[in-house]
Amino acid sequence: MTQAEQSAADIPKAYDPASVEQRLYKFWTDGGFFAPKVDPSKEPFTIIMPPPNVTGELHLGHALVATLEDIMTRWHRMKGDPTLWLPGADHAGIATQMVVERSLAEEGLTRQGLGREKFLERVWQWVELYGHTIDEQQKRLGASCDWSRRRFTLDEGPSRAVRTTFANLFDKGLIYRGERIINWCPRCSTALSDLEVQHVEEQSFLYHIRYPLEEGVGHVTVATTRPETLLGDTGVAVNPDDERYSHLSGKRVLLPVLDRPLPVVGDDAVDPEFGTGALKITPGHDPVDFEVGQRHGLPIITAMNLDGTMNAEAGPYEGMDRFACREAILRDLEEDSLLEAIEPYAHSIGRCDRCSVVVEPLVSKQWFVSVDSLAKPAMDVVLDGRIKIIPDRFARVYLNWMENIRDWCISRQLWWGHRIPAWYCLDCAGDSIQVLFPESLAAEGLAGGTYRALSEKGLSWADMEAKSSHIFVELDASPIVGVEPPAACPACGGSDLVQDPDVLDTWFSSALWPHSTLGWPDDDDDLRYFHPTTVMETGYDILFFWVARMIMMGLANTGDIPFRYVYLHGLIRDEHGAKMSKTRGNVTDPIDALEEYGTDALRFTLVTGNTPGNDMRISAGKLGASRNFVNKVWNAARYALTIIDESPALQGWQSPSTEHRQDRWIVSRLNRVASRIQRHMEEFQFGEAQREVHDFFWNELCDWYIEMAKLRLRAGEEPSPLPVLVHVLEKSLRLMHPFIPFVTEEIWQSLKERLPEADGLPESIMVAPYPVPDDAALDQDTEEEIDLVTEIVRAIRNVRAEFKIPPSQPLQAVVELSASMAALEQEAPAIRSLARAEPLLFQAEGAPRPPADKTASAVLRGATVLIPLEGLVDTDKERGRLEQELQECLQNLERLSQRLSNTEFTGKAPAEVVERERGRLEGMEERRDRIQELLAQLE
RNA sequence: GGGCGAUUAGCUCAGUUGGUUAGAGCGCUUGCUUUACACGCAAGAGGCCAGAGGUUCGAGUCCUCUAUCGCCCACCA
Repeated sequence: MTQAEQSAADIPKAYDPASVEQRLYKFWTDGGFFAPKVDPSKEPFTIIMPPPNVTGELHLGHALVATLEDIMTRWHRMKGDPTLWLPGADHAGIATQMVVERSLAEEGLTRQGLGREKFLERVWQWVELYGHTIDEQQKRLGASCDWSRRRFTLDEGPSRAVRTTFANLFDKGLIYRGERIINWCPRCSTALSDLEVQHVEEQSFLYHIRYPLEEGVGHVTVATTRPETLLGDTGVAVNPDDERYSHLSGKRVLLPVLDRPLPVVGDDAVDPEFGTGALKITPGHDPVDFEVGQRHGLPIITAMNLDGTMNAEAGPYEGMDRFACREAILRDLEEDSLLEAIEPYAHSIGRCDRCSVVVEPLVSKQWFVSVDSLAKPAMDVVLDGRIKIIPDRFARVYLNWMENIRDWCISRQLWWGHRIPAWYCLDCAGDSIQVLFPESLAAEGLAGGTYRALSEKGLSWADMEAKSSHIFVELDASPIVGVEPPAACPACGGSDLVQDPDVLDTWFSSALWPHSTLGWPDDDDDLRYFHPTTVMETGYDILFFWVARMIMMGLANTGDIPFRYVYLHGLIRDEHGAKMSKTRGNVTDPIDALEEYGTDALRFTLVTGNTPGNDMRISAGKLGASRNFVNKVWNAARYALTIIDESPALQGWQSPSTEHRQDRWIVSRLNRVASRIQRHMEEFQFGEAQREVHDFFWNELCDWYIEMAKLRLRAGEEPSPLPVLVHVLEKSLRLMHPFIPFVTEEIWQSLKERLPEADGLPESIMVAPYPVPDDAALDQDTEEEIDLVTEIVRAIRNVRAEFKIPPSQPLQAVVELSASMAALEQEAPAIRSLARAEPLLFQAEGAPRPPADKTASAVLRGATVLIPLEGLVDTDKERGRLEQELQECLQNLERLSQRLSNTEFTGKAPAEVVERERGRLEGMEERRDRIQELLAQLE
C-alpha cells in the first residue's frame, strides 16, 4: 500500500519519528531542495556553518548549531530568498594530531618513528574513516545544508586561500618571523597562541630566595613561584623608587647554585608592594621578564629543553624534568640557607587548552601576524554597525578584546595542518637551519646542529626532516614566501629549496572560512553572489578565537565584511546547570535523544526558552514535553485528515470565506500569530517565535477551534468549518516547519494527497511560501467575542468543578449578554456543548433571574452567567465570594480612577494608553454594578 | 585587578523600544476511557519579579549601590 492509499483511520495514534525521518531526509536531498536557487535579482541569505572538527562526534552544542542554523535557513528558503547553508569540516590541527597519535600509541608507534610523510598518511586514513560521522549525524538532525558545496579546510581551494593570505600579509609586512616569548606546551611540543592557554587559579607557593651580593656582604631576597627558572636568570630588578633597595643600584648579585653574577636593574614593572619588592629576571622563561630584559639589554638564557626537561644551561640539573628540578633546587637552596621563606600562594597557572599540561613560556623563533593594523578596521565595522553582534552586549566584549589585542603566534610545531608557504634555500641558509633530534637518537650518535654541519657529515635533508624532533630557522635566513613553491632561490638561483617545517594555527584557516569556502581568491560566481554572508551563528566561547579573526582577515582579504550578523548562542548544560562532561557522566548524546524522543522533539527542546547569548539547560522533562507537542500536532492533523476522508468539501480552502464568527476568529488569530512570529524571527528571537506558534496551535487551534468545529461538523452545519480548518492547519504547518521539519512535512504530504492537484502546491513544504501575515484578516471585535464565548464556557465548567457536578449531569445556565454582545446568542450550540449546559438560556439584562439564593454566578466582561443550583448553593459562601470579587473590583477602580484623574498621566502618557485605561475603567464600573446587583438580590 | 551574565511559581525558564490583574513547561491538587491525542481533556493551587535607593504619570523592564552564584579577560613575580 502506498502512502497515498493509506486512509486516515490507519494513521498511527502516536507519531513515530523513526518511521519518518530518514525517508523524508532522503526525499529532500533527492529533490535537490537544499541547493540555493540563484537569482541575481534577489538578495541571498547565506550561512556558512562553523566547521566541526573532522574527527569529532556530534554533541549537543553541534545539535544546537544545526538546529538554529536550520531554522534560519528553512525560514529564509520558505520566504523565497536564494538560501545557502554551506557545511564543512575543520582539520583541527592539534586536536586531530593528538587523537591519531593516541591511536598510534596503542600500536606502540610514535609519529617520530613513522616520520612526517607516513604519519600524515595515517591521519588522512583516519579522516577518511571518521571524517563524515558528523555530517551523517547532522543529517539526522534535519540540517538542510547544501552538501554539494561541502568544504574541508584542507581542500585545495581553502588551502590555496590560506597560502594566498599568508603571502599577501607577508608582502605587506603583516606576517613576520620573530624571536619572542611564546607559550610552549611540552607535551604537544608546539607553540600555542595566548588564547590556547587556560589560566586556572591553583594553590601553590611563593618561595623567597636569597641572592647574595657579589661584594660578599648581604643579600637580596626575591620571590618566585617557579624556582627552577632561576637557572635562566640574567638579572634582578627592583623598583627605581624603592628606597629599600636604592643602595643596590649598579651592584651585582650572585645567582644561587650557579654563582653567575647578575646585575641589579631598576624597572617600573616591579611592584614594591608585592613579595619582597625584588624580582628575579628570567627573560627566557617569563613574558614580563622578557620585556624587562629587553629594556635593560639583559641576555636571554633558555634553561629548558622543548620537552620540559632541563638543558645544559641548568648545569647540575641537566636532564631533570622541570618539576623534579624545582624540588631539587629547593633542597639545595635549603642546604645553602638561601631559602628564606615558603608562603602558601594562590595564583593562576596556564595550562594547554588541549592536554592540560602546564604551559612553559619560553623564547622561540615563530611566525606572527601583526594585528594592530588589522584590528582597527575590524573594530570600525562593529562600531559603525556594518556588523551587528547579537546579543549586542558582546560587541563591547569584542571591542575590549580588540583594543588590547597582541600579535598572533601562528606557527605550530605540528605536522597536521597547512604547511607554512615559506621556503629556504639550503645553499644560502644552510647555516641558519637548526635541526634538533630526540634524546633517543643521541645513542646513535645523532646530535643536533645546523643543516650545513649535518649535511657535511653526510646526512640528507630528507633524513634530517624525518628523524628530527624540531627544526628551527634562525632569523637571519630569508624565507621565500609564495602561494606556490618557488622554482629557484632568487638570491643564488639554487634549486635546493626546503619548505618551512611548521604548520599554521588551525584558526588561521578558520579565519578565512566565510570567503575561502566560496571560492576566494578566485573571482568565483559563488563568492560574488553569496559574499558577504548574512549570518555567522556560533557559540560565544569562540568570539575571539574565530569571530574576531574572521572579521580581521575577511576585511584584509576581500575588503568587505565577512557577514552582516553575528548570532552568538549560549552553552548547553545539564538540568542542574553543570557543564556536560564525560567524567561527570551527565552528557546527553543528541543521537540518543533523537532516537528516544524524535528529532523534532530534540530540536524543539533546544529552542524552547533559548535566548541569544544565554546558557540553557536540557533535561528529560523538557524533551518529553517537546515530544508531547509534536504528538499533539500529529494528532490534530490525524483528526483533520479523517474528516477530509469523510467529507472532502474543501472548496476554497486556500482562502476560505469566513462568514462564521469562529472561522473569522481563528483566521484572525492565525494572522496575528504569524505577524508576531515574523517579528521574532527578524529579531533572531527563535525561542519566542516557537513559543508563539506552540501556544497558538495547542491553546487556540486544538483546544477551542477544533473542538467547536467538531460540533458544527457533527450537526452538518453550513458553512462547513472544514475549509478553514484545513487552511489554518496547513498555514500552521508552514509556520512550524523551520522548527519541527519532519512531522510537518509528513503531515503536509498526507494533506497534499487529499487536496486537489490543481491547487498547485509545491513538491515539499520546505519550499512552500512562509505565511505572510495579512492585516486585513485581523478582526479585533471577533476576537473579543470569541474570548467571551470561551470565558462563558470556562465559567460554567468552573462552577461544575467547584460544585462537583459530573459531566453526565446536565447543568442549567442562564447567560445575560450585554447589548454589544447580544449576537453571541448565535454561539449557543458551542457554549451548550463545550460547557455541557442544558438547558442554556439567554436573556437580556434586566430580565427576571432565577432565585438568587439558589444561584451560582460569574460576572464577566460583557456577560453575566447565572447557574441555578437548587440545594447546592451555600448562600453565605456565594455572598462571601461575590464580596471578595467586589473588593478586588473596587480596588482596581480606585487605581484606575486615580490614574485617570492624574493630569500628569493623561497629559504625558500616549493617547492610546490613556484611552485603554478609560475603557478599562468603564468596564470595571459596569462590572461593579453587576456584582452589586447580584449581592442585592442575595439580601 | 577589570568586565559580563544570572537572581521571576516547588523545579527549569520566557518576558527586547517602560504601559492591563507578570506567562509557559514540568511537578502538585481535583475530576474525566468526552471515538484526534492519557505523549490526552477539564478545573485549580502556587509569585512583595534577590535586597536597598533613585528616575518616571507609570518599573520585572531604565539608573546607582549591595548580596549570592556562574563566566570571560588580564604579564601580581
